[in-house]
Amino acid sequence: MRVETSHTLAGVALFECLDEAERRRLEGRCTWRRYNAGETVLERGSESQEVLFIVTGSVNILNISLTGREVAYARLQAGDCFGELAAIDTLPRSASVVAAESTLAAVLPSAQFIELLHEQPEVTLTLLRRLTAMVRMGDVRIMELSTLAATQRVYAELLRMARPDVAVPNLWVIHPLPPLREIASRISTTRETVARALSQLYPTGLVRRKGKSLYIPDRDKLEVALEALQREGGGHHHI
Amino acid sequence: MRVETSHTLAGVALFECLDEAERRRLEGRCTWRRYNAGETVLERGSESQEVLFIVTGSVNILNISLTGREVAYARLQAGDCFGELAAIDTLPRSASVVAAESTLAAVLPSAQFIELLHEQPEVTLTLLRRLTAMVRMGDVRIMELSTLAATQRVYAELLRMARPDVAVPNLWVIHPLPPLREIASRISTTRETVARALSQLYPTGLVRRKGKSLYIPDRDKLEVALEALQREGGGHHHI
DNA sequence: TCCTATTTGTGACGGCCATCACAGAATCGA
DNA sequence: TCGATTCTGTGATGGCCGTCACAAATAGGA
Repeated sequence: MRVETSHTLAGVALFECLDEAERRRLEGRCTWRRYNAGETVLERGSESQEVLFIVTGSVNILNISLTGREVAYARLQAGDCFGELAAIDTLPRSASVVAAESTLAAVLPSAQFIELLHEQPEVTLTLLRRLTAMVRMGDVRIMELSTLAATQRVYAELLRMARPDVAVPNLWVIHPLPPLREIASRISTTRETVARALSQLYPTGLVRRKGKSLYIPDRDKLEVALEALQREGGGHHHI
Repeated sequence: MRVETSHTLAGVALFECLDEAERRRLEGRCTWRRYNAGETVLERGSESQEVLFIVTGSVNILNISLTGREVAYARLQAGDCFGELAAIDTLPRSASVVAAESTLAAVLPSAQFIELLHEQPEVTLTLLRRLTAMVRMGDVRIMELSTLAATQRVYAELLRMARPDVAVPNLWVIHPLPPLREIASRISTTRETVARALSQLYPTGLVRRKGKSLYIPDRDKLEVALEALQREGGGHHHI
């Protein structure tokens, strides 16, 4: 029995369209790396161009500003890939990547990746859809940063994070609720502002917190509350 | 002689890799539309999925917030294409497009576009690079919105808009300088703030305005001034 | 279990900048 | 040439929220 039977690309979304033989061939061309939680996987500005695939674990895509502030772009999980931008355009890394937990990743050299794109049009089209989704998400975020005040962005982020409860219909849950600091970095504000937004929200009953779970009993009402803030705006400020 | 000899895709960057026969075939599948300045080409949220190519003229990609604020994403010119996102993922339009001047565009149905991607891998790879550039630009903008104060974003946008002067070496120019309102919408602030930033900049000699041109005698110094603002930050505020 | 590190809640303060207002300049048609 | 529209500059005002500070709560190890 092998030491690591988990060295497989079977769960990688980008390769779903490949048959097993092709997948095996790719696996042979990958190197495999394990990262501890908090370890830096890629550094913004560096010149490497490998593409990485998360086999197990998860990573945060983020940047740190000159003043030390953290801006989070995305959280990727098993099956996701990253590092494809530099492989495609050969420019320096646009963001840093930090392991959020112990993570096993497959590392494919950029030349192999480009070759794959030439040989497997289906992979290229899947990648195209992925990049399209990234562009759209970026546009949404720019729009939110430009037009919503910090408190409203908190509401919006809660709505985004919420998932339908497995048991109770119409109940939405965020579980586990990440540290407020992390939420703050996703919407470019401070943990204090997130805390205050929640404190303001609890009395209304729109959200309820129990341990590491945040419950949203009526998603529509929360959406309405967000739009209401939008219209009145408190009267002033923020574009 | 034909009425419009300019009905050609020859200048479209995405099709540079195609031979003339293939290009002609594509031209036959396009319909051609002319838009007046200010006319809406695409509406955010609409369900159309054609891909458009600018033959002559230029367009603004933008969105309007609920409160009527304009957020500009990009300005596209002859040779550029837009509308590809919806064609790729069949989702509603992510942004509106407005003609900035009288514009002639070739319109390709999404089915033909997808077929093209399957038949011409080179086109697909070019598109991949284009999307990659869009993702990177979005990331930069998110970072700026998250970490720079409005005044600093004005400096950064000036640096971005500047082009080397054709005559004098080391002189950079912005020509024509667009209305401040337009600059403001690109960096999500108000025209007043842009005006104040410029007024603050003129006395330093870092920029000089003459008619519709803005001159930047020493680009490096302006960059340093931006970074200086960054560090001291005036002491407070903005993430 | 206790002890420590992390997370969370909240008050006080102050600066940035959106907003409003208006005057002067520049641009454009007719 | 002259109105009308758009653009630009600047002052005054006020509120959002980033920053600092500190206490309480929670989580995690040994």
